Amino acid sequence: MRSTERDTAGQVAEAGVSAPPDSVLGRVALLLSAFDDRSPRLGVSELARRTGLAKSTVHRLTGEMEAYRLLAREGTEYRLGGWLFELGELVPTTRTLAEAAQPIMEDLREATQQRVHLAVREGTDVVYVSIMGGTAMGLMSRVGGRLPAHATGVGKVMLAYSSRAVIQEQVAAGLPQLTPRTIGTAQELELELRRIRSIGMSLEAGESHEGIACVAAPVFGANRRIIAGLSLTGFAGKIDPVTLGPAVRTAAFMLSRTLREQGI
Amino acid sequence: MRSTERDTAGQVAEAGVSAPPDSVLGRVALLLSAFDDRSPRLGVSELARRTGLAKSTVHRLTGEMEAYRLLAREGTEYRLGGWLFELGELVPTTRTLAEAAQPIMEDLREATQQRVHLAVREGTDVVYVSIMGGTAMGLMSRVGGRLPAHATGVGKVMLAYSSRAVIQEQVAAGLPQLTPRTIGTAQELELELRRIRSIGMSLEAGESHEGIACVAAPVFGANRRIIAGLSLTGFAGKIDPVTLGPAVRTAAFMLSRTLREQGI
DNA sequence: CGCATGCGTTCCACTGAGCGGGACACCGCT
DNA sequence: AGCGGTGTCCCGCTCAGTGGAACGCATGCG
Repeated sequence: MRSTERDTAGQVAEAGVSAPPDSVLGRVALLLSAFDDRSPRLGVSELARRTGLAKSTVHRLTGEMEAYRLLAREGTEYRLGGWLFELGELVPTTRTLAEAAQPIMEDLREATQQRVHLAVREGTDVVYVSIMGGTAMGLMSRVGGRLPAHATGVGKVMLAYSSRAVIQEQVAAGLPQLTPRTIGTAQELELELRRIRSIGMSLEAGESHEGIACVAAPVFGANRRIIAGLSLTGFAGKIDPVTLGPAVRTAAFMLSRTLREQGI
Repeated sequence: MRSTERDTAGQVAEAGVSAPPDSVLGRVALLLSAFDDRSPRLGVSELARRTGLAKSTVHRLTGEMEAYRLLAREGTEYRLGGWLFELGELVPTTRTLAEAAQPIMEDLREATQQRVHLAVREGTDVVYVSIMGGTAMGLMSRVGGRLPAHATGVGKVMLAYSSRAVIQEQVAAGLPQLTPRTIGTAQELELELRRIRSIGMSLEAGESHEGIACVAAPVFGANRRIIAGLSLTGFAGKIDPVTLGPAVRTAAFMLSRTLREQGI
């Protein structure tokens, strides 16, 4: 699964200038996005290679970034710095959402013995905000990881309760195929979203990763607008919508109510 | 407690240039550090006021930062952006540490019915990496929050097993008094650390916040070096070291072994 | 109703921050 | 010794970036 997760470099490339980002901020962003799951520690030369920046530029920038704890040195290499973790925890909604969801997710995991996912939408991707249920079932989703919304259970259920503009944006992004079963056309998506609205949850089987299935339900905020998606995920054989569906839906309702009470 | 937590603005100010940070990165850092717990959303003028930058500069920078999802717009205000959360989850050790600790912390909370803290050291502060046990007992520690190491249970226990250089650095930072009971002199600290080493855990009562007590134990990594601190925290009357001490120590040992097995 | 005060936005001329080519010292290999 | 790799440093050219000032638009107050 890891291999199909979008890395942030791709995100940044999408976000704007790609080849030579002619601004300091662009270069800094490029440097930050050079780090990922598989390469958490990088040297100056490697960073220069990945970003296309001059080695001297990288050297100076990394030095300055270290001063602000955006990066940290370990020997002669750099890793992402502690300030990023602290800032990440200050990002509104994600933190409060994860906190409010924690007990509910624990109960849901306990009751179903499946992996529980909480995700929000960021543009055309979903971002996992909290995950419960060990890494026993292999690499897989990661907190902070991204996946195209139309290819995941949580993503589809969030799209189903989103505005038309959001769905059009999703279609415009091209509906990339993660597996042969990924939804590929606007018509298919439209149909699927209608089906989801009619049953109040979304099902997914092998649309994001071969052999993995998922049941997801929508989480609403104070204003009745969709905020997040809650899902149970596991190997295709283990996920039975008939038994698990009501469980996720109940948990999602409970979370929605909690959020409403807290004014989130 | 919130009021005594060091905000990141202070951190940045410490880190280097304070008045006019004559570099783009400095200005960006200044903008990011303008956001905190209490003011998660800020407008251009307010940002200009807090940072001392020209309004036009803030306007342009925030626009660019939005493009990289370092900030996000909500109406006419800005909040910290989703990319920061994603980057924060990529910071090495914190994420892996929190993941490995999750089940152990859950059990510890269940067994003791107290708030469980996992923290690492960053410079002379501790940073909370994971917290379990609702917000029922009022505002308090926050994931991603910082506190001077010498004033907290987790901090003291980490110092007790750190190198002499680290302790000297701590003393050099001035041992700020959070409460009348906070350790204030190098001698006191030296004595306390020796006591901690002799019993394998640290106790704290009202040294960081009035009326709050805490029992903490050290967490070691693969190389037998101190990595984190694990603690139980609650109202002074509720924390009995005799019964809770063995629990935290056991949990900390278990976590250390888990980390060792995973090569962290 | 004007007037005042706040907001976000835009324009633009000056200038020094920041870029990167290139040179350097230092490894560990062969 | 020679080589290919690393991290570090210097320095002259240039344009990205700065901030003062002016703008249009909401508020709210007298």
